[in-house]
Amino acid sequence: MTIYNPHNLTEEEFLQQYDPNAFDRLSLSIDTVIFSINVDPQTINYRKLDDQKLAILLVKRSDHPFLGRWALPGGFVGMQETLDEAARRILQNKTGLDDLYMEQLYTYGAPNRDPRMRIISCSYLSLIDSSKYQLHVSELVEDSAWFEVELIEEKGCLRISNGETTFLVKIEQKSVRKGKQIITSWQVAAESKLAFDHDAIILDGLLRLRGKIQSTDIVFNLMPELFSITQLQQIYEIILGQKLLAPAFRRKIAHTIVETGQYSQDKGHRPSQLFTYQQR
Amino acid sequence: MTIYNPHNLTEEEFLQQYDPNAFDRLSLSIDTVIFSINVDPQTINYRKLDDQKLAILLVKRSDHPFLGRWALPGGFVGMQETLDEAARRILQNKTGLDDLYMEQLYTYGAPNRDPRMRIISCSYLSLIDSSKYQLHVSELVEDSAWFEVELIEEKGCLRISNGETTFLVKIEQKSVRKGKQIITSWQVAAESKLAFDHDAIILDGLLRLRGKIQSTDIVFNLMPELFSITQLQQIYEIILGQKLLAPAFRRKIAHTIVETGQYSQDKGHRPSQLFTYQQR
DNA sequence: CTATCTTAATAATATATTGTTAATAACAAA
DNA sequence: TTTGTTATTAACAATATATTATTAAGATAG
Repeated sequence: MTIYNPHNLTEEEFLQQYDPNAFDRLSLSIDTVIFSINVDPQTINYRKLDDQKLAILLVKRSDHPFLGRWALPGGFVGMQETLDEAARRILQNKTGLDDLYMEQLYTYGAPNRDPRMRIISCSYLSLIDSSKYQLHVSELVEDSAWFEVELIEEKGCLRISNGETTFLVKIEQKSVRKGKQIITSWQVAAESKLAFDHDAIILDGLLRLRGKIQSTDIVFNLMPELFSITQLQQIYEIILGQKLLAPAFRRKIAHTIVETGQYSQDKGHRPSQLFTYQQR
Repeated sequence: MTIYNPHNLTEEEFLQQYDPNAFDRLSLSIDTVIFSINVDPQTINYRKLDDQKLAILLVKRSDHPFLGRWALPGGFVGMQETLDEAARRILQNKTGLDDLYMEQLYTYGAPNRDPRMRIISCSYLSLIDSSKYQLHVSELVEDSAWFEVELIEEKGCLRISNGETTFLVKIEQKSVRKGKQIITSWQVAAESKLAFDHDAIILDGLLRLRGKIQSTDIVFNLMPELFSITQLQQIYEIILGQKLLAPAFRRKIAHTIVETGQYSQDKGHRPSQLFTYQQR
């Protein structure tokens, strides 16, 4: 009987005798949190801007587990794909769009998050601009739908609704000690009727979006080519969950946009100039 | 011959007949980027503060693949563990510490990142304060060592060195189109002598740290209980890679620290007051 | 013991950024 | 023409920032 000594093997020899079942194996899926802005077709001409809502794309599950429940669009990662490629493939499948804003969000791996077996979910955050929301809400795969999402802090709830179906996800602010700090953040507090842990993923996606619009330009991935400053401000207000003052807001975003000379039409008040995004 | 119809099955029945090999299976590992502050034992009394460096903990691989190369501390995720639990276990193993700051960093899944088989790596960022750096550098497992890390932008290189061994990781600023934006960030440009893709993980960890010290209090997880403002400022300068002006810095961090009335000793100049972190 | 070196800490000033209120502009509809 | 409504800018106050200069408090060399 010999004792295993790695130095008696070349790396090539090692790889030839390697048993892929030496360590536990599991499956890896991608779930995508796709945000857009729900512009009511009735009010598409910006007559009632207050009707703008943050929207998320969900699909109704057509197989076990969680048959018939609403879930995030997702799928398994192919053996020859990178994670980004898999996410892009799923986005292309569900939306028909290939050049979306996309970033890795978080990886979820609780042992029992999937009743079939140990399945890890790597989630992605993606943004679609509201003009394409209009286009693709009709072309969508059967059993896909945009749901409005709203984080209502004072009620401790995340409201997800498409008119027919409404999910009220109970949430709470949890404080966790991390080293020398106490970090407080919103967490899902009770099981909802969504599939898997997708309620938690949606919440994390919304919080990531909230964090990032303050320090980056990602909002413009939600905006159409032309937009008014008020429209843009309302998107910020929806995502941040608070009202902003117009003059301060204008100053802050002034650097990121340019005038087009075009104006909105057919309002009962002074028309607003339309701007477009310009990266510096 | 019957066509599969999920509605003919209850979820329980489905789970009983579920084939866990229906989808590709792979392994999941955790790799931890552990930062600390390297205080030279010779200068522990703050005589030469300029000797402070950002440090990272690496282990020398004792098995194939990449036998003998330096790598991030890591391990496979057990079947009954959450990802956080696995990361905490690995941190406890390597450092003997149980209450470290820790956050999930990013998940790496390129198909050939591991020569054995498809292994996904979920990485974690962790911070150890410099007083424990002193303590544990001696207690460390054999073949573990602290390496200084420095991102030298003007040379396009990430320098990782423990005195004996030095890795110069070539990096470049890459621009990628993400939706309507062009996002520019540092990427590893050429293979280094570190194991796996760990050079890229270290770079991402450093960039995450750089981003987060500007908007959060995580630096204090790198600081000892008592520290002078100049010391703190130098940590910021190391991580951000740029000099800061003292009065502005003092004002900015004033809210996060409190006076202790204690002063540093044995300097050739006015002693500095020692402060401590206080979360608000 | 005094002058000098060194870093700590704050004062003082200019400049820039924000928050807020108020005024004016431009349209539709009454 | 007046009124309602939203857009846009002006004006000012309040804060915050960057920068320079000054003072403080020790060690050390002579």
